[in-house]
Amino acid sequence: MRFHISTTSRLPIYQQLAQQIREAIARGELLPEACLPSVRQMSQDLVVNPNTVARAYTELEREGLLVSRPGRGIYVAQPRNDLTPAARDRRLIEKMNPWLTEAVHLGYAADEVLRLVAERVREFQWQNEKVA
Amino acid sequence: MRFHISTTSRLPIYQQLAQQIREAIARGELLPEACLPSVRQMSQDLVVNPNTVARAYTELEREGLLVSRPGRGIYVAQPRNDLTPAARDRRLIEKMNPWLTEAVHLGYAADEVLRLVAERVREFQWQNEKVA
Amino acid sequence: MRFHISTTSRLPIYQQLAQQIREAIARGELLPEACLPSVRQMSQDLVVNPNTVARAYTELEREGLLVSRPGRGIYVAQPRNDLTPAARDRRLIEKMNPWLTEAVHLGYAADEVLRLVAERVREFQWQNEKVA
Amino acid sequence: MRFHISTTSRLPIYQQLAQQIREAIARGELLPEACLPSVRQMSQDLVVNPNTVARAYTELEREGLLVSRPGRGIYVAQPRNDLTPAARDRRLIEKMNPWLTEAVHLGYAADEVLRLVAERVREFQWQNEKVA
DNA sequence: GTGGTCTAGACCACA
DNA sequence: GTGGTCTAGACCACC
Repeated sequence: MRFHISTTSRLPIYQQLAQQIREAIARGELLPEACLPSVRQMSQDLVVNPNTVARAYTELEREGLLVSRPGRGIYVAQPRNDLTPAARDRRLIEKMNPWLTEAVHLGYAADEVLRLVAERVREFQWQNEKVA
Repeated sequence: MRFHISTTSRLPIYQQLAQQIREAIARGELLPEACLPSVRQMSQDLVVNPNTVARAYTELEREGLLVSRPGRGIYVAQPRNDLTPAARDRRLIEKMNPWLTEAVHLGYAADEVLRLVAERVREFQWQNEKVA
Repeated sequence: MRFHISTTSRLPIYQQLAQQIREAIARGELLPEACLPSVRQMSQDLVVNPNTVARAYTELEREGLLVSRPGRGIYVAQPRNDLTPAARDRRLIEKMNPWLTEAVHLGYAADEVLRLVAERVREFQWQNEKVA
Repeated sequence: MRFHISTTSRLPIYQQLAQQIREAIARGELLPEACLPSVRQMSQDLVVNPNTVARAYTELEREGLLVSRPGRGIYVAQPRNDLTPAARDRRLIEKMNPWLTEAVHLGYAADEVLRLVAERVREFQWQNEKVA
C-alpha cells in the first residue's frame, strides 16, 4: 500500500491520509487484520510531521476502522455489524443530503445523478454482497 | 422557513446555516426571487451575531445561490449553469466520494446504494431538466 | 511584492488589496504555488486589521486564484478553466462594457481603442494559450 | 428613450440607470442638448423612489455628462475636450487594468481578447472619428 | 429600514 | 507559527 499527500491541496494533510486509508479499506486493498506502517515509518514515507500521521490514525480508530494494539502496531478492524438496517439507512441518507443538494445547484437532472452514481460505483470495484 | 443551529456541532455556525439554506433551495422550499430574512432578523431568531449570518449570506452569494440588493434585502437566485460538463462532474464526484466510501463501510451492496439514491432523488422536488 | 492601500479611495480596503494581488498574478509577478505573506505579516505591512487581509484572501480563494492551506500558508493557484465559453464571454463583456462607454466619452475612435488594448496586452506577460 | 431597471440585479438601482444613460449618450441616441425626463417623471416611469433618480442625475452631472438648468430641466452636456491626448490615454489605460486582469484569469489568450473587444466595438455602432 | 465594511480582540485547528 | 471562526460594536451606502 502506497499513500501520498498533495501539498497543493487545501485539505488538511491528516484528512487526506485518513480518506485514502478509508478508500483502501473500502476497496478491499487493505483487509481486516492487515497491519499498517508505524506512525514513524509513515511520517518518513510521506515526509510529514509524525503528529499529522498520528492524528489520521486516531481519527480512523475513533471511527472504528482501525484498532491499535499498543506495542504491536495498528491494524485494520473487523467490519462492524452492530447497526440495525434502519439505523444504517438513516445514517447513510443523512450524509447524502449535502452532495445531493450540490447536484441540484449544479443543474443536474435526476437521471444524470443516478447515471453518475452508477458509474462511480462500478469504478469502486464494489465487493459487498447484498446482506438483506 | 425555520432554521436552527447546533452549538455542539463541530461545523461552524455560518456553515450550518448556509447548508440549511442550500437544502431549502434545492428542495424547492425557497423559490427563486424569494426574499430571505434580513441579517438582523435572522441573527435575532438564531441568537447569533449578525456578522455570522452575514457571512453565511455572503458565502451563498459567492456561490451564486443568493443575490443581495443593498438597501432592499437578499434574494434567492437562479441555479448556476456556467460550468463545463467536466467541471460539473468533477465537483459532484469530489463530494460524492467520501459518501460512497461510507456506504461500503456500512456494508451496502451496489444496487442497494443505487436504490437509496433513487428513492431520495424522488423525494427532492427535482426541478432541473437535462441540459445536454 | 509590495502592496499599498489608499485610505482616501472609496474602494474598500480588502478590495484594493485583492485587486492588486489579482493584477500581480495576471502579470506573472506572482507565479502559481508562490506563497503570499501571512495574514498577520501583511496586516502589519499595510497597517490594517488582520481580518481585513483575511477577507481579501478569502475572496480570492473563492474566486479560485488562491488556495489556503491551514497551518501552512496561502498560495497562488492555477487559473480557472471550468467555465463554459459563453459564460466566460458574458463575464468579460460585463466588465468591459463600462470601460468602452468611457472610451466613447473621451472621444476615442474605434481603431484607437483597439490599438490601446493591443499595446497593453503586450505589456502583460500573457501566458495563456488559446484553448479552443 | 426608454430605460428600465432590473429589480433582480445586484447593482444599485441608481447605477443601473446612470450606466444606461451613459451608454445611450455614447451610442448617440441621446444627443448634446437633449432634454431628459424630470426626476418626478422618470421615477414614475421606472416605479422607483425619486431620490434614486435624482442620485443618478447628480452622479452624471458630476461626471460632466449632464448639465442641470434649474427650473428648466436636465440636459445632455457638450462633449468635453479639455484633456490632453496623454491625459486621455492615461485615464483610459488606468481603467483597463481590472477587466484585462479578469481576462487573464478567465484563461483568455491575447488574440481572443482583441477579437472580443473588436466585436463589442462593432456592436456599439461607434460614431467617433479619429481626432489625432 | 436594508446590506457592506472595518476594527479589536478572543479562541480553535493545523503543522 | 499558520489560517479559520466568532463576537461586539461602529460607521457608511442604499432605498
